[in-house]
Amino acid sequence: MEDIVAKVKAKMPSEDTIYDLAELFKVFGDSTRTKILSCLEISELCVDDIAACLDMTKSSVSHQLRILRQSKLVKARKSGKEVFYSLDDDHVTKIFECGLSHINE
Amino acid sequence: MEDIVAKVKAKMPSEDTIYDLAELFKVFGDSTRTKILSCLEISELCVDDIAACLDMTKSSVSHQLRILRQSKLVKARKSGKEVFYSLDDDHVTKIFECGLSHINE
DNA sequence: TGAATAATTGAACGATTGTTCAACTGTTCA
DNA sequence: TGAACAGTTGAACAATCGTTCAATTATTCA
Repeated sequence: MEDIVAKVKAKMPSEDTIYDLAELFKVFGDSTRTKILSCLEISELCVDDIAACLDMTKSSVSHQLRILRQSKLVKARKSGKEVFYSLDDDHVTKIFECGLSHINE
Repeated sequence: MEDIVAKVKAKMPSEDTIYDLAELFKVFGDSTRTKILSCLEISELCVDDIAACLDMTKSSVSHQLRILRQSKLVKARKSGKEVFYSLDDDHVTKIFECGLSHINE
């Protein structure tokens, strides 16, 4: 008899890798954050403009920007009173495309 | 003055597209489901074996398999008393790779 | 048929999550 | 300096989520 379970367990990625992967996708798994990333794919924007694009409060957007910053998906650039955000990762666009090709089927 | 907000709003993907995208990534955003997908990348497996690979209860795994089925990420094949699951989408591997290339940086 | 096995299901629970609200920090400029 | 503006933060709340448990369905085989 072949022990398929032992074989699969040996081949699986490490617990840590899977955890990190899930944490990353969790960030993409909220439509507010996905909208923010979509905006920033088009242009660098300040917090007020992001909130206007999303029809949401500045506070709510700011909370989500913190999460995106922590995940190193966006970066901030301060200019006077304003903070401009932009994408910090080339993979964002690629990950979006991968997701879209599953949806459009 | 250029109305950057209007410009970005016009270029953004539709509300529906963004919602669907976030819903898909939400499925990947749980490590139990990510583990299940990792197992199935290696081999087709029945529910008991998946549970053994994950050191989790059959019930918990079954609940998550339902979500993966609904998202069309896995498919089920019944054989006697057992139900064998396998990946239902070529994009799973690609999406994993995209995620990993962000993490390994 | 009936015991054993594989899987699914629904309710319940605690834990996590996203938004709101109000307070706060920091910068500009009159 | 001090009013106005941009952004951040923390607490609180409802809503959502994943696991557990017990019950149920469906299949096999003695």
